[in-house]
Amino acid sequence: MDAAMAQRGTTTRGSAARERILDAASELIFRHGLNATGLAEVGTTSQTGKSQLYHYFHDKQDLAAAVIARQWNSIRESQAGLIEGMNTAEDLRLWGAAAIEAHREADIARCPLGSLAGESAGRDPRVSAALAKAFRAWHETLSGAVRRMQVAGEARTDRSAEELADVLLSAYEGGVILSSTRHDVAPLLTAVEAAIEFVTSRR
Amino acid sequence: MDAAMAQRGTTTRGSAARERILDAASELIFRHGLNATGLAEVGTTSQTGKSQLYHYFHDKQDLAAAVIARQWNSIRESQAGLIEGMNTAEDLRLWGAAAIEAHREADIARCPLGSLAGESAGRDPRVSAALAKAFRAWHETLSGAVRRMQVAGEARTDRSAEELADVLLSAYEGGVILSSTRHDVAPLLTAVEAAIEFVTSRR
DNA sequence: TCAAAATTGTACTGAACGGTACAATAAGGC
DNA sequence: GCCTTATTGTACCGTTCAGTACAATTTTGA
Repeated sequence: MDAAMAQRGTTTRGSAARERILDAASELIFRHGLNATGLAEVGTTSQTGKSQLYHYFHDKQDLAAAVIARQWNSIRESQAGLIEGMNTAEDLRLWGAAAIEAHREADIARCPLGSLAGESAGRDPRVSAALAKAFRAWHETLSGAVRRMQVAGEARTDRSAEELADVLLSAYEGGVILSSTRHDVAPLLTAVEAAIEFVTSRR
Repeated sequence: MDAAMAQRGTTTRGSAARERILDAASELIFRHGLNATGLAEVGTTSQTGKSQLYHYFHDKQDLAAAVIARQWNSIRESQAGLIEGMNTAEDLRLWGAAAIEAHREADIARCPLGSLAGESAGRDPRVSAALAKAFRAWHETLSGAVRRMQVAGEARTDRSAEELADVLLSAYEGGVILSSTRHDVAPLLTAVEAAIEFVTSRR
């Protein structure tokens, strides 16, 4: 029994099923959106059924909230190496390049968090809360990196690190939207590069 | 009979009904999103019924496409005065301030086009096509303004007017997303101000 | 081994929604 | 007035989907 996931009244087989559900739901929701993803589909894809689904999640909102948390974990892990040691402008450029490359590879213009934000913004309180939390965490992580750059003299200091992180995140999310409507990564590239240049320009 | 809307086989009463449907659908879709807006609801809100709806629109996608065109017209009209004569950095700042003020007043962080882009990106081809068209038009309008600013020496010229328009639009759309998750206009303000500063900085 | 608890399969319910059928009514043109 | 066309009301259909009921089965722990 894995002690880490040993929760009151849940076995390894159980949490394995839970994981499969979460995997399938994350992938399906990312690809087709929240509304377009049916729970039956999640069941078949994850080789489970609705009874498992409702055994481990209270309802669809609960599942969605868990998916959001998982997506943020994905983002964090994939960017951890790039963000943790971020100190220079070059590091930030590497981060931007990696983010864009991920989209180019997947050939899909969608942010696993941003698209959900557009889909269920305001409506659906539990989903909104989960999204707010994920974005807050993302923003804090980026702010920390920008602050280190500021200390190192690699980022402008006429704006707070929090504001500069907003600039970066906005450019990324907005760039994704433009790229999705235009079916072309170019606007995402342009927006992120511009934001990075803005953040790293001396003032 | 209004000659402007006199189309083959449709009377003034008919186009009035069509307008009411479009009004109601635009408002409902803007507030609640596309799939959360039922056609029955559109019918009751517009004081019509499904028979009218299907008389003037082929199906829900068709209605959505018409709504998108209408929203773009709204945006164009509300920004026309600010964009048409745009020549200086100050003009661009006024544009940004107006865009943000609209959100502050409405107390709602959503772009009538951007939220739809997030909701039905990729899926639903007719909606995507309508969105692509609207965003293209918006982008062209902004590009034109930026180009005039470049000629007047009020915008940087190390990037094309098209790229700078992408920077502005991305900042706006991304800022709206951040603002909606954070329930605060601040990130939108920060993002748009930064984009404007980027565009108008001399190089 | 054996009872309790956790896990899974299957079948179902009720509601919402997009879309259709069809008849009734209003308006316009001659 | 009358015929044609446009417009509107009402009732309905088929499907999809979130959520439930409940029994069967596996696993756990003593």
